[in-house]
Amino acid sequence: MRTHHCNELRSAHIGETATLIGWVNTVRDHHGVIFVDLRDREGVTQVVFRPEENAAAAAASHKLRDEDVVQITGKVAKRLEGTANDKIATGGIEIVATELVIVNKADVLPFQLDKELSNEDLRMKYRYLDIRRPRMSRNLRLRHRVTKATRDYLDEAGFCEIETPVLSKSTPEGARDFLVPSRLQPGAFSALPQAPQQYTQLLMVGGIEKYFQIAKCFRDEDLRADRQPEFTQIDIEASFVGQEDIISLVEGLLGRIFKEARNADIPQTFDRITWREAMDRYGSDKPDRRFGLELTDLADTFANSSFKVFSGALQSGGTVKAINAKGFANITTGQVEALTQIAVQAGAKGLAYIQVRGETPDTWRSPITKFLTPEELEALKAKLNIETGDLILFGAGPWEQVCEILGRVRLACAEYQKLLEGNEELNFLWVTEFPLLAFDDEAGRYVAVHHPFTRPLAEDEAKLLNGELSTGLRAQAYDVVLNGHELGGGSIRIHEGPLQSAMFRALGISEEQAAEEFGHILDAFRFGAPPHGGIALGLDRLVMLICNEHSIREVIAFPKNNKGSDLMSLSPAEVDPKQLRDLRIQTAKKPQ
RNA sequence: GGAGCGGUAGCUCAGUUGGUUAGAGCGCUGCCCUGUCACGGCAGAGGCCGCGGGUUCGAGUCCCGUCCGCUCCGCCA
Repeated sequence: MRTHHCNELRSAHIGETATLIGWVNTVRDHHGVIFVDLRDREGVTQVVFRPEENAAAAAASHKLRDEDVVQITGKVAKRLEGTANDKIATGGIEIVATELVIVNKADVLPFQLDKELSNEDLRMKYRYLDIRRPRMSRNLRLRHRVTKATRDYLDEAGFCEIETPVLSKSTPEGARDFLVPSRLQPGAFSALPQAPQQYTQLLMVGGIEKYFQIAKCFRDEDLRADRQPEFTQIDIEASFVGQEDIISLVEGLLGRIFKEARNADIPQTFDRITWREAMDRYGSDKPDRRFGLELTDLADTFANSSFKVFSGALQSGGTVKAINAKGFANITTGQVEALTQIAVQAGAKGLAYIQVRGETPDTWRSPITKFLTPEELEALKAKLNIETGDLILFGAGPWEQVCEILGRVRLACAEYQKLLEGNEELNFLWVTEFPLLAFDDEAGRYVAVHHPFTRPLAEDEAKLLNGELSTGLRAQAYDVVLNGHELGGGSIRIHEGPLQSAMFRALGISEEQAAEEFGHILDAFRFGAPPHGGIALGLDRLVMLICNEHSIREVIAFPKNNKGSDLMSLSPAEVDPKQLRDLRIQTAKKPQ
């Protein structure tokens, strides 16, 4: 078989006999002399066929087509003077073929591997060919570097990789489950795990102390560029730790990953801000801090304004905020409309703005300046550092909503202004002190912001126990953010029965229901559960960012399309009626 | 569930205010070529313009519907 791969032979090998095997990358047939670029996963080596070396092989080489698998034996030779190719690492040499074995002919491919391909259907249908392309091959091998670095780092830190069940119990909280019907117990169902988290807590009760898993997780929700129904998490849980321990562990882990996968040195510690500050300044719980455009609070300026949109919002307990998009006064009408639409989608009634055309307010273009007093305009100018050419965008209303609206407007402005073009920065950030509870208007009750096992901040613990509920309660929950993407999130967990019961009560889960759904957890907490906490990092997103890709599909070997289908194997699909009979499932006809 | 963008040759795309026989590059097939590396040259094949309906003398182009893909919102503890 092969003696070398296709990115191995150099001038030092000249004179040796070598056997290579791989795919025909290109054929350049000059009739008398034929060049074949032979490719394997490592690279490309030029092979030259000459009739005088082996007439039969040279004759056969005329028939070679792209992507045939061939084995070639020949002498490594220095290329003729002036014909070296410095674009490839093997460009100084070539193989003068004395033997050609056509291992497997290839049909004409449905697309060219060396050209960009925009037809996603076709890529997915022939994913095995797509993977042959350098981009996908590089991404998948880089993904391996990341999981390898993860395992090495966590192993060295004393963590133990343990598999948790894929067939597990469906839980009502959280995302929609993928259900698996039980044959042995007709009418009963398992679910595929949305996260291993409940089992990992039980591993802590089991005394494992340091656990991790590179775990497949499943959520039956709509897809996005960064969301697939099955995805992978780096799941970590540890006992006798606090938030600081998890944070420094993850900082070290990401340092190792970026070093080994991308040879990048990232900060040893990341900046931290609280959730409240993140919302207040950036209008997002995963702020992209590679650019400014921060939100400025204008409560002082408009508390008593005669402009009711602003003063009314403040008087009813809300807020008024603005961002100054420096130098964006030349925004197009279409962009104003688009920004307004973004704001409205986020719950705004409209989007007030000022296009700053000159020094003095009379030169400003705006639908609202006519309602503002000269003093208010002066105060604005000072507070927002307004200069000619700026664009000011306002939000007024309930605090969290205003933050979210301007947060989205902020991102859109950055995109329009191309603030991130060519930016190679890796901006890591911890967001801490997430709220413990959010109020779900539809359900008419509180829901867990993270999950129902999240521990409140020590100073808010008594309130939870006493049932003094509010969205102001904070959790020992933290997210790690990279360039505006949530890389992962975790929390210190509740490990005592009474506190856990209080949490269930807060969420409107009855004692009976808690016993039924989570009885095993409450049981476990009775037998000496250690304090513990953990985090889960989204592996697909992490690798996507390391690969500079814009969709996690580019770093998953066989992903699903927008409708959740595998276009290669055509799954999901109808099944044999016998299988359904075994499962006591009566109908599975697609609604038409 | 909603919004936006797209669907023309195997692939990537162009196609003007509706107007003869729908184009280009790459790929493919055949022939020529002994130093190319995006080889070159000559010739050729290849189209339900996503699908259905409508307007019109005439539709790739306009209108309605529908399917598919992508992106976003909702949703994703």
